[in-house]
Amino acid sequence: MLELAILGLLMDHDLHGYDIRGQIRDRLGLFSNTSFGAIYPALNRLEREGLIESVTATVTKVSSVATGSLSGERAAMRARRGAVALGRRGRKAYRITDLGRREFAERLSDPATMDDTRNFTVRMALARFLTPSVRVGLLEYRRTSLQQRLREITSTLNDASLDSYARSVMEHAARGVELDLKWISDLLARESSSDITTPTLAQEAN
Amino acid sequence: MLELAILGLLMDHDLHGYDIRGQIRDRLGLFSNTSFGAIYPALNRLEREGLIESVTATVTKVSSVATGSLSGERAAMRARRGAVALGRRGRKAYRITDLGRREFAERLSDPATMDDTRNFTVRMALARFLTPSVRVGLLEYRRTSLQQRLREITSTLNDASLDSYARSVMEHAARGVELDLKWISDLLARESSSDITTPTLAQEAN
DNA sequence: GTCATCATGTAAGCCGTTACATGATTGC
DNA sequence: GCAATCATGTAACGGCTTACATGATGAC
Repeated sequence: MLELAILGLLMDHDLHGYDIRGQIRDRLGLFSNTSFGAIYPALNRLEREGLIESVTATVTKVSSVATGSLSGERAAMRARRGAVALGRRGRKAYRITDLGRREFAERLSDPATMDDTRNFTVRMALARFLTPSVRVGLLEYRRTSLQQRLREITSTLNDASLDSYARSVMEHAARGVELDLKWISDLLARESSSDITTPTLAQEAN
Repeated sequence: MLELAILGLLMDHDLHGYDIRGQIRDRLGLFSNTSFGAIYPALNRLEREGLIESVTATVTKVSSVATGSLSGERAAMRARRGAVALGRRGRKAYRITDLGRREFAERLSDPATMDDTRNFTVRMALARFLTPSVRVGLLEYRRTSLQQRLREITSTLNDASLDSYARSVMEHAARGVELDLKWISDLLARESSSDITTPTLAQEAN
């Protein structure tokens, strides 16, 4: 999952490890920060497999340039210092390779471990890289498993004797699953409404 | 977390490992079944630590007795066979010890790792074993961390440039957190409304 | 008499975290 | 110049899953 997330983020920009952590949280919808102890080994693995490569020069961090209130001389010094630092121990940016792009496409479409909420969330955040039909397939698969889960929760609420706290937990779980299901419905509705923008047969019918 | 869940379930009844799996899902609100490869080692650990003990005789499974349509003779045979089987390899029920009860109370109140949704859910499902003040403390702590998370998501939605899928994921994440917060509010409201049943000062104020 | 389900257990491996160690850059 | 933040990495450990192995019980 981490590797998939990293590859997905690198599809857009080159990034270094430190930034990846933030983006996993901010763009992929995960609750807690992934630890560096997971990220750096993952990057090294991916590089060894040839799915990503390190590029030492290119990363110009947008946010730090935009300050604006420093002289041209100082900015130039900073740039020089930065370039030197990269050679020693500084930032190491990674870029996805062609092989990596292919591998990413495969892993993203792979329906394995889709029952897991985290996995599904990450895949949806990267769903623009999927073909419409695969996207719909993943959504429908998820919907089915959520519907089953909802049935299980409902029957537990009817059958089991639960104290007020345990009952509240299960009721809240049910509402959570219902919210998820509504989301899936919306996403599926959007998928089929965007089909209409390429109506080859609809016009012939008139 | 697993050990806490097991201890919590054993607070009510003796159970054997196979049943524990089902109850973790049905009574503690967790999405997926915990694997036996985790449960049995956990039971052995807890037994070694003296927090639970195995009782070979007592488990009469309610559901299988309730069938009703078998003669007394047959029921007796089944009971005899059952008792023998327990000695060989059969069911091994566990009972929580006094030490276990004390340990359970401590672990349940321990605020460590409360940011984790699973941990919080399990604790709330077992909240009736907490004192009101500890319960309120846990709820307020959780509320604070959810509020912060919501702020982070909101600012990401305002600042970051996200494609429609990534945006949808973040919006759904926000709705999920809002649902959680509403739940916490409800639970906290219930806590303070049950305070009113012991109003010592309110009457003096009149 | 055989198949599904109940029931217990072990071993290997995966995927992460926590703790530790180091160093560069920026703001004040 | 000093603290906060940015940035990279390793080692140990934790907690779970998967796969495997075994056997009992109940239903038909």
